[in-house]
Amino acid sequence: MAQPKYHQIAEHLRAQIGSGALAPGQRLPSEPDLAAQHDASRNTVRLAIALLTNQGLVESRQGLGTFVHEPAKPFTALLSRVKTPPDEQHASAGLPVISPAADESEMVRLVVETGLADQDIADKLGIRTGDPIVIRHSQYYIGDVPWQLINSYYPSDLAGGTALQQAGSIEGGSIRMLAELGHPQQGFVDEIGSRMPDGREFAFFHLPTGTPVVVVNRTSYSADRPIRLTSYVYRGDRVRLLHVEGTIPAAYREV
Amino acid sequence: MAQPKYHQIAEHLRAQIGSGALAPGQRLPSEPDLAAQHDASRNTVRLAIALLTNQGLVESRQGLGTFVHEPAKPFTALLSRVKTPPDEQHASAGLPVISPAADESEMVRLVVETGLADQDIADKLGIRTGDPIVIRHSQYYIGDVPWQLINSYYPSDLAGGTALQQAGSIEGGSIRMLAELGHPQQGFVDEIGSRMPDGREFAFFHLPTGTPVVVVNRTSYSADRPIRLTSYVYRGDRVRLLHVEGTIPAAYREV
DNA sequence: CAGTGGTCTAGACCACTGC
DNA sequence: CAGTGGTCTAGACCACTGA
Repeated sequence: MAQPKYHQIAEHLRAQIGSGALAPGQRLPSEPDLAAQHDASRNTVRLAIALLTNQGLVESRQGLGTFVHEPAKPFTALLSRVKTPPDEQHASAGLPVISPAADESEMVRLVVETGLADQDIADKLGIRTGDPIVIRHSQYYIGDVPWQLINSYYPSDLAGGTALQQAGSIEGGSIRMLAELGHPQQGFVDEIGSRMPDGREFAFFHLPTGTPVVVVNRTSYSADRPIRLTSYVYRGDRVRLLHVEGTIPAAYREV
Repeated sequence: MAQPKYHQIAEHLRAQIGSGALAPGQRLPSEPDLAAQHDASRNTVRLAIALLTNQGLVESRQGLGTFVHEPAKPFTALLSRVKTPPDEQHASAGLPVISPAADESEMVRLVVETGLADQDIADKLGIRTGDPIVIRHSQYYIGDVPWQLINSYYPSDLAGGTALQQAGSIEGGSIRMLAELGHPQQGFVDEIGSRMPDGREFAFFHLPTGTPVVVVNRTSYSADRPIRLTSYVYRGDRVRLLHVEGTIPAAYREV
């Protein structure tokens, strides 16, 4: 046997999906049917389906069947601020969404707490491990689609005792609030990565197994020190981050 | 039974990994041992391990055992060119690597072919679906670590008959070559996303299951048209993309 | 060689869905 | 209700590793 049987079954199904014989949204043959077709046990068929599931190709729903995954149309978010002046940005809404037709994202939950910086956060905020910080967690939807999780970390000596430590959204955004506190943002550094979701992310995004998340860690600086660390978390298959540099011919802008 | 047994077993192992009772690199108890401990069948234990594997927490090796995944130390690559003037960039080496200690990446394989643009490529290159294009695939290592896959697409009316259509690396980089051909780059747009790897990526990166890839699609423009589309593919757990904007206090640069 | 994970079977019962 | 996937068992044999 050159390839294990469950790989062969997966390959057979993958081919049908690729060729369009099984279109997005369509139901696969049932597990007993596939077992009969390939002269295999049902468990072997399930192994094959697990392969496809973990590649994000299909999705099973109990009582209904296994379906070819419908590719999500991603939203595009901007890393740079060149196209959206800070004043026009929605308060605390995270990276500006430019397409499709930027419906404003809506915050549905906000948790504020205080804690101690772990090493990673301390390094980025330029404080010591164990120093107190203010943490703001929030969740955003676009319409009824879960859009992003935002976790912001502030050094307590900046945010302690201010509105940042109160639950409730910040009028005009936390960057403006920090500016009013005497710490205007002069620049930021984004660190972009990808990983598999943890349990909290899995639940919030209703993730099918086999879908990674994209994380943008943005460290904001005033003229002399870091003032905020914000982590934006997105579904990998629903976000495209855009970064523009130099001059783009007019005909190709806003693609 | 509140939770399925294999979730409970996975949870038990996850807790031990999180608490450090099972340190990175350490071997888990064998499947028969775990089965006995939890009064479960070996298949149920394997389901639990599959959960952890798909989250990138553990990795199994036949004949040896199942091991807690050692977190890879990611390389950091720059999206912007502010820190590295084009002249200092290594030819065709992709996004500049700035840490750890930028060893130059090394190209080991290059395939050049011609093909027809599919809709996505045609849209981005501003040509029509089915128009001829020149495609250059290459693979890069840093030391003996697989680092990136690069796929570049050029409209044939720009690249046809030039050195870009020959196998062999381009002295000074393809952007310089395009400039000499009368199409100097004036700007570019990066579109960054993440997904699960395909078979080719899986093999090249020696990916454990449960590791996504990060894709940067960079469309380069001259003053009046797109001149190149390049897709950079990285292991999600080995890359951090850096994007800098505004002014960063001197003490925090090059972190 | 003994011990590990990899593949596979043939069943069983449960939980959920739509009719 | 019948049909779907979800969970679980108790075995079997194979392929690989290190001693």
